[in-house]
Amino acid sequence: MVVSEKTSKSTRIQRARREEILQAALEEFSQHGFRGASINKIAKRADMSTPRLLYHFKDKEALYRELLKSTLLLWLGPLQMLSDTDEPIEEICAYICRKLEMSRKFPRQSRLFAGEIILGVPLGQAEVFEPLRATFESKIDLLQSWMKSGRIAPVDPHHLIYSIWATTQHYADFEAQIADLSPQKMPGLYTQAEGFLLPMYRKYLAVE
Amino acid sequence: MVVSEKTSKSTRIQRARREEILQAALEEFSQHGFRGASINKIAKRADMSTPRLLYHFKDKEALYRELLKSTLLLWLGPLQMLSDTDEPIEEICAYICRKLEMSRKFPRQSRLFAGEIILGVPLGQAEVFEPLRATFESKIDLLQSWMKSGRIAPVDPHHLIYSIWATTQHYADFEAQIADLSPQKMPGLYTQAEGFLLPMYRKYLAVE
DNA sequence: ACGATAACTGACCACGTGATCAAAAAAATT
DNA sequence: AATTTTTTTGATCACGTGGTCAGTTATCGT
Repeated sequence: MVVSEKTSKSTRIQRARREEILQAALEEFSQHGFRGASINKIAKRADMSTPRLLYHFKDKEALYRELLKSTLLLWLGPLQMLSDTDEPIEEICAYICRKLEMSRKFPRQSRLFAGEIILGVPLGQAEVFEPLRATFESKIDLLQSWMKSGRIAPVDPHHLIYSIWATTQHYADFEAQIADLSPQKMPGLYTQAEGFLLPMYRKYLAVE
Repeated sequence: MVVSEKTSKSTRIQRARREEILQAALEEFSQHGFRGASINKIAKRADMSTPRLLYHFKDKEALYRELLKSTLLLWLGPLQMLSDTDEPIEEICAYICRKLEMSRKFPRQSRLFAGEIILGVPLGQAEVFEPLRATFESKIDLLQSWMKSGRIAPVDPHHLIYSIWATTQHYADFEAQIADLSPQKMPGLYTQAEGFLLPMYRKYLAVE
C-alpha cells in the first residue's frame, strides 16, 4: 500500500487497452467531431465491446478530453521549441517547417484539433487550452524583443503567429480540398508549400 | 399552365419556410457538423415540428446539401471577382480584403464550409464542389499570366491561393481560439489582420 | 362559395445512442 | 493452490435519432 504507487496506478494491460482505444477514437472523433462520433463505432474500430471500452474510460467525454489533451501537447511542441537566437528569421522558418511536418505526419490530430475549435464543444476550453495560452504569450514576448532589437521587421506578432498557424495547418485540415484542386499529389505538396511559405516570411520579416 | 412558371414552382409560403429552416440549419450544422447535427433540433430552432420541416426538405441530407450549395456560392463570390488588370497586386489585395470581410460578416457560413471539408462528409464532393474547381483553375491561369508578363513575382499560384484562403478564413473558423488569445476584441481584429496581411503579400508579390 | 391542392399535425416506427450492472472469466497476489 | 483483484461479457435500459403516414386544417384559384 505504498502511497506513491497506489494513487496513479496503471496496469500494463490498462495502458495497452487505453492506447488501442485512443487510436480508434482519434480516427472517429477527427472524422465526425465530438457530437457526431459514436463510442459504439469507436469500440468496433478498436475491436471490442462498448462496455469494455467504458470500463477503461468512464464516458464519452472523458475519452474525448484525454485524446484532446495529448493532441494539444503534440500540437504545442513545435511552438515551445521556438527560442532566442541571433538569427530569428531562420528560427521562425524552422518553426514553420516543424509545423508543416506536423501537418504531414499527423493530419488526423490536426483535424481533431481544428474540429474542436471550429465546432465549439463546450468542454473545459479554459482547462484544456490553458497550456497553450501561457506558451503563446511567452512567444509573443520573444517576437517583440526581436523586433525591438531590430532583428526582424516590426509586424504584429499575434497575427504573425496566426498566419503561420493558418498556412501550415491548412494543408492537413483542408487536405481533401487541396488534394482535389492540386495537380501535384500529396507528398510533394509539402515540399512545394515550404518553397512557397519560407520565402514569403523571409521577405516580410527581413529588416531594412 | 405557363411552362416557365410551372416547372420550378415555389409558393410564397414555401420560400418563406425554407428560408427559416435554412437559417436554423446553418446554425446547427455549423456548430456540430453533418452527423452531429439533429433535424429535430433544427426544427426546434425554426420553431416548428420535425414533420413540418421534413415536408419542406425531404431528408437531412437534402437540407444539408442545399445549405452547402448556397454557402459555396457565397464563398466563391470574392474569387470570381478577381479579374485582369494592370495592377494585379492591388487586385489581389482587394481579393484578400473581400475574403476578410466574408469572414467577418459570415463566420457561420465559413465554419460550415470548413467543417464540410475537414470532416469528410461523403456527399457529392464532385457535385457540390464542381463550380469551385472551374473558377479556381481559371484564376490560376490568370495568376500565371501575370507572372509570365512580369507584373507579379513568380511564385506558385496554387499555394498563393491556398495561403490566402488559409489566412483569411482562419479568423472566422478559429474565432474561438483567436478571441481567447488576442488582447484586441473581435471587430478591430479584422482591421489588424488587414494591416498585417496586405503588406506581406505586397512585399512577396512585388516584382524586382 | 366551393373544390382542389398545399400545408401541417400527432401518433408512431425501427434503430442507434450513451450508459449501467450483475455475473463470469482472467490475472495477479499471497 | 487459494484468494483477491482486475478485466470482460451479455443483457438491458431510457432516450434521441431520422423518418413515415393517415388524417386534418389552411390556402388558393375559380
